[in-house]
Amino acid sequence: MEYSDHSSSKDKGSKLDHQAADLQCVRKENQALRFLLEAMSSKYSRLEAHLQLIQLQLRQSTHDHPQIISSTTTTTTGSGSSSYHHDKDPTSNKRARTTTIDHHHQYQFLEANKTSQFLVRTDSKDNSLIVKDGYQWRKYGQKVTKDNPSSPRAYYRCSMAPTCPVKKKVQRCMHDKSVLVATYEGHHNHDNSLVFGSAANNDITTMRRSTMEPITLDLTLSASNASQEESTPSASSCENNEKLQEYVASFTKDPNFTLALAAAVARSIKSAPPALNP
DNA sequence: CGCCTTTGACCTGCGC
DNA sequence: GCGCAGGTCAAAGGCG
Repeated sequence: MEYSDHSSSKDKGSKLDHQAADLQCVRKENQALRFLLEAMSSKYSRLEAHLQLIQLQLRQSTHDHPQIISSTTTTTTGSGSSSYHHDKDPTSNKRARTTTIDHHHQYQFLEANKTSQFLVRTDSKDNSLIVKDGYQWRKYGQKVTKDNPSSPRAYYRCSMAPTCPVKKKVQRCMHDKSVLVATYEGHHNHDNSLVFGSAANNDITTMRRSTMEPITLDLTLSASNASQEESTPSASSCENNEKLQEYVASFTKDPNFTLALAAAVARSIKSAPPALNP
């Protein structure tokens, strides 16, 4: 009996050691994610400032070249030929006067009301129009549109705050039923840590118009990876930090990658245990 | 019971 | 002025 008690205490000790090691791995992972998140936040701020500058320039150029600002993009859904906002007359329609900021990107911004568009890849068998983006939405309407009669467009309002003005339209891509096109209008007037739209089950991907090739990010720093890192001396954490910074620097040079990265970071954070969420 | 979805009706702006 | 199309409203019903 004594022997068994002794062995069980040994087991407990080893279990504790194992748990401590796991905890350390998770802490490392959490630190890395925080670092990435901070980098993303700063990059996002810079991009937003840059965007405002571009919009200002566009407005100024409107006086000289009115057609530029009123031209409607029909580039939205990745295939390059589909027409989510498909206006017969770009200059006259009240609804979708969009301006393309970046031709390699899916984000578009309304001239009057800031609007962003996300492409969400879902299971092609999944017929729901639900985009899990970290916010709560209340559906207030659904409409079959002329452009895409096979899949109705759903209208949502943010229900996290009664006064939140944000609206969302979700419709399946005409050419690729597995892709949802989510259009967000307005700004949330309440707090939510997941701004970019973290996909819990869906993969938010940015897609290159030219190739339709999705860029899917997996930022999971798995435990196996962490355990591999443990084989390296812990004294090299500074070096790892520098490497990490180099990684982040290379990531943040590409705005397209940055936005996709943000979605993946948010997804990764959301899927982490509650104790790890900052 | 509260929240959400569904769905038909209604409203609004635009083109002809 | 009329018709069309997108967007919104609101009653009814479902669900946890």
